[in-house]
This record gives sequence, C-alpha cells and structure tokens, in this order.
Amino acid sequence: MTLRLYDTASRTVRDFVPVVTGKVGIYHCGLTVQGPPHLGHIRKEVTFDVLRRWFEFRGYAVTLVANITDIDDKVLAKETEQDGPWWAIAYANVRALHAAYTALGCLPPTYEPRATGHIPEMVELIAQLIERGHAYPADDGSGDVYFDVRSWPDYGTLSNQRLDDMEPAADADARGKRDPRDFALWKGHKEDEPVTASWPTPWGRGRPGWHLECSAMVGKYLGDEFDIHGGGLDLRFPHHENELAQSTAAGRPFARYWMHNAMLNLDGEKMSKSVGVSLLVSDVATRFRPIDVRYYLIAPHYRSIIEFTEAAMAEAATAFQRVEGYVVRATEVTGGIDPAVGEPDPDFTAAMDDDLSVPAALAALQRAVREGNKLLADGDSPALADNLAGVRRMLGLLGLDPLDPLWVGATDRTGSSQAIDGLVAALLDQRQEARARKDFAAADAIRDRLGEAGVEVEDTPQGPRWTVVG
RNA sequence: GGCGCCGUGGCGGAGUGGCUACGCAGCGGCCUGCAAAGCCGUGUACACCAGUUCGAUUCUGGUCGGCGCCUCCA
Repeated sequence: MTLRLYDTASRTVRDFVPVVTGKVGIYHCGLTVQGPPHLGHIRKEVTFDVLRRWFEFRGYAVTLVANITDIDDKVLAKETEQDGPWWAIAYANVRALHAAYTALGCLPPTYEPRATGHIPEMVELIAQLIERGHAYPADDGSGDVYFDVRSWPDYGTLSNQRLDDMEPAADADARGKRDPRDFALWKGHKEDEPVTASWPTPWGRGRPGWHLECSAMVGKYLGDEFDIHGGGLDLRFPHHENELAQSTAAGRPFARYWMHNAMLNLDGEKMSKSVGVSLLVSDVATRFRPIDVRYYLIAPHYRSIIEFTEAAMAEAATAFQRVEGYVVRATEVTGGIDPAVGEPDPDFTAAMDDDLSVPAALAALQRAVREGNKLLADGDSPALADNLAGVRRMLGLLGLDPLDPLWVGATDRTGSSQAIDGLVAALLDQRQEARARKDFAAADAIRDRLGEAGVEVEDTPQGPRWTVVG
C-alpha cells in the first residue's frame, strides 16, 4: 500500500510520490527562538518526528531540516524586556528547545540551519526576485525591500484566499509599499536597533524579514523542488504563503506537499506567545513523565485540535502505562527480545500509511497488547516473544518504546541500587515463607511495609515482582 | 466582511451510506489466601432542523455552539 498524506495546498489526501525515488526531503519550520518551547511547539516537533520515523520504516532515506529563526522583530523585542543581547537570548532558547526535543524523545533533525547563518543566501534570493520584477527596494530610503504581491497572480493559492479580501500587512510602514499587502523581504537598519542585528546588502544594512529565511534555507539544503514542507497550521498564512510566493516567483518549484499540524489549545484558545507563555515543556515534564506526555501528544490525529487538560493528560498516562506494563512484564518473563525483529500489525501499518492515522494505529497496538497479556499468563513462549517484539517495534515507530535507551532512567520502574534489590528480595523471601505457612497477617504486614517505602509488590504466576512507585 | 475546521456514549478520541474503533472511568464475572496486574462480559453515542436515500452519525442545505487564519504565532 502506498503512503498517503493530506496536502494542505490541494486540501486532499494524496498518494506520496517523492521527487527522487527512495528519498524524502522534509522541511518544517522550527521556532522563532524568542522564548522557551511550550507544549504547542513540541507537539509540532513530535508530529514530524513520528512522520520521519514512519518514512524510515517505509524504506526512505530521510533528510529532515528544521530551521531556527534567531533574528526577527520578536527576538529583538526581548532584548529590552530581558537582560542581555538578543543573540544570547536566542541561543538560550535554542538550548531550551534542544532540551525539550531530547526530553520528549525526538530524534535530532538531519540539520538545523539558523537564519543568521544564511544571510548571503537570502541576499541572493532577493536579487533574483528584484531581477524578475517581483520585489523592489522601498523608495522612501528606509532600506526595506518588499515582495510585490500584485506581480504574482498565484499569491493566495496556499491559503485559498483572494488578494482583494486580504487585510494590509502591518510589518512595516506602508509608505514605501506599492500595495499595502506587500510584505518585507528585508528590513533596513533602524537607529534604535543594535548594529549586531544588521548585515550589509546591496540595499543597505539591515536584517531579514520573517519569511525569507525559510525560502533561502530550504532551497540550499533540499533543493529548488522538494517533498514536504510542514509546520503548525497557524503558519499557513502568512508565513507559508509568503515562502511559497517568494520561492516560486524566483523560479523554484518548491514543496510538493504541505503538512500542517493542528494547534494545542489551553482554556479553549490557542496557546500564543503574545498572550503569555504557559505550559512550558520544562514545566510539564516535571509534573508528568515525558514519555506519557509524548503519548498524550501523538494519540490524537495530528490534524485534530488538542484541548489540553490535566485530567486528559493524566488519563493518557494511565492508558500508556497499561501498554508499558505489558512490555515490562513480558520482558521480565522472556528475558528480553530484539525489537528490530518485530513486525508491526498489518492494521497498524495500514493506519500509519493513511495520513499518519495514529489513533487507528494505537487501536491495533492495544489489540496486540491484549493478546500479549493473554500469552503472558502462560509464561514464556515463542508466541510471547514474537508478540513482544511486534509491540516494541510498533512503539518504537512512534518513539514510545519504554525500553529504548532514549527513555532509560526516566521510565525505569525496577532500577535501583543493588542494596535495595537485596533488601527487597530478603523481605520478599520472608513474605513467601509466611505465605507458605498461611500466615497471611505476617505476609501482608511485610507487603504493607514495603508499600509505605514506595515498593509495590504484585504476585504473578512466576512469583512476586516489585516496582518502585512515584 | 473573506477563507477554513469542529460539535460522537461519564471522559479522551477514531471512523463509516447499512457491519465491535480503541483507551480511561463504571458495573458484573474469572483468576488471586487477600490485593495488584491481567483476562472475559457489559453502553437505545453521534448538536439541532429539514432534504436526498430502501436506509444518514456519515451526503446536501439551514440553525445553534466552539475554534483557527486574514501579516506576532508551532
């Protein structure tokens, strides 16, 4: 079966056909590093991490490029709010983003280009656009360079809007614009802005407009025509519309597929940087296990809005821990397996091929877990090992295998020092002796004492097992 | 005003012109010394009103409600 993806531009689900057979180039808009990432930002990262893992499973050589926009109005504005130069603030937020990636099990992108490192590529693109008659330097001496939307009849196709219905762009004084909807490719240096935030160009010193960096960088690393361009749905317009216009007007075919993930809302509204930052990844990760957070973020379809609530998050954690519990117990019984030999359930594969239908894929996974639990009741067997391998393979494709080195430490439910192992084992021996002589009061007393110390005891057909909780 | 998305059982969340989503919670049972975990069983769910149809939660139109974008946004 072919992989099918929903393409925002055509508003249909289409068979995926790569530019180059066997390869896929994906570019998704990383962050404008004006602040540390919140749960909404990381939803996007996790979504594209799952996409990337699925393409790799399907045998594609994946090139994943996620940019960092480290210079723009908002970043500069932080300089006056916070103590420190804009570039230090941007860098600190890059580091926070990397910490969030790691915490939530996202594989690093193939490359992570930064806007400030690609000024020459941007200048080149502007020159091409001016030469072709689609951009012009403002005649008010501001040093701004604008994209001429009237010169590009296709402007508006991505967001399905007509130019005449659009409101004026407010990214600069309209004085130098030919049309109020023209957007800035380049912004001339202003007296009150730091000189460090300006670069020389044929049109004077200045800094890039918001959209230019992505067109320049995607062109450099993925080519004039590439496979998939992604990002949050809120980027569809103006950001992606403008990228598309800039690139195609410069003669570059650009993205074949546009993928946009839906927002994560809080209190019924989109989490917005301008409304105030809440639900920082660094904060959520202290209240919930990161692997549970990842499950919560990918369990709904990527094109469905997530209304964040603590209750739903906690419920998702319970749901995932059921799966995780099976993996842990089955691993204890089988002695461990190599997940690479596992085969995903056909229903799982079909669901993932169908525009990354993770909810349906998880339903298949849950059925496999139920089967596994039944097998587990009979102890070790080839069928159990087989099932466990399949379950772990499926989990791995979602970045959720609890035994992946990625998560070790964070989710280790049995790990403790050898001393604790010995002490608990000794107490459990005493309890087993008590049970053997039907002294259940003594046996339960030992279990209660262990429970008070945070050690939970369960009796299984293979004997008692214990885990450290909390 | 323009362009879109969504309203599913107590909760989360898929999907389909007729056939069990799945999970959480609840209830009943099995297993267990007890428990935990697990397994089995268990729900007149598709905002409202019309229309199309043999049949609509699914398609069409309308109403109500919620959300996103229209140059800060993931």
